[in-house]
Amino acid sequence: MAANELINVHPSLFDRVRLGIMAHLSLAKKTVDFNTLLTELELTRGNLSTHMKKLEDDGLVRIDKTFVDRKTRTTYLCTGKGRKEVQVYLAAVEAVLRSSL
Amino acid sequence: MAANELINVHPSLFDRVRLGIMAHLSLAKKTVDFNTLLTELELTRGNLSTHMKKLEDDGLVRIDKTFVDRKTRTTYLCTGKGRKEVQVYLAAVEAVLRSSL
DNA sequence: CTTATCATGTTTGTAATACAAACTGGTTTG
DNA sequence: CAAACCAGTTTGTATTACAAACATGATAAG
Repeated sequence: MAANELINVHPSLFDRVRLGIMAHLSLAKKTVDFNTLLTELELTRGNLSTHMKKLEDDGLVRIDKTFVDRKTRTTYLCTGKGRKEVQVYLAAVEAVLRSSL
Repeated sequence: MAANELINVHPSLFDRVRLGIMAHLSLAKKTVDFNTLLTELELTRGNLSTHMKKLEDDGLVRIDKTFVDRKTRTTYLCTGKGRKEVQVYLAAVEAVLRSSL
């Protein structure tokens, strides 16, 4: 049953905000900083912060902290695992929805 | 930005179980009964019941109750709106897929 | 120097919700 | 009649998405 391919999808990607974040990072193929994600995805800082922490805990994203002009600068990078899980997600959804056309 | 097409997606479809249900009903193109969904999607009765209620409240599904052999029989049908929202979901995910290649 | 303001995130309190256990209403079996 | 069964529904709980409040340090004002 095609619908059951959904059980292979990483649970963290089954959230619209986190999927948006991962799509963004996966597309960028380079580091993206906190404030860029904040404005492009229109989130509050608290919300973004907790989502990124979860994505890091899951190993989908790597967090890097540096100082720029004496201010903290947090950047994020999609890991190989993260990219793979995004592909799994897309493949599963396509399989499910193609069959329902 | 392709990732933002995700904001058009109906929130109820952003749940793996409900997406599975909608894919199933959309594929069937006819009514599907409670117990069929139960076994095919491997859910508990309580869980399925509440998901179906939510989908009905959102107008994505129509619930119909009849009697067969003096026993209740609940069947579900994908509405036009439901089918449309599944297409919106598909379009958004495809947009994300294309941009991240 | 002291106080205020801004910048960058993090922690915490709350409201929403996914899930299964317990319940309901009715039927069949012993 | 009682016990088991069928078809769902309601309820209690544990998780979690979110924003408000907080923390930390830099710059500006007085």
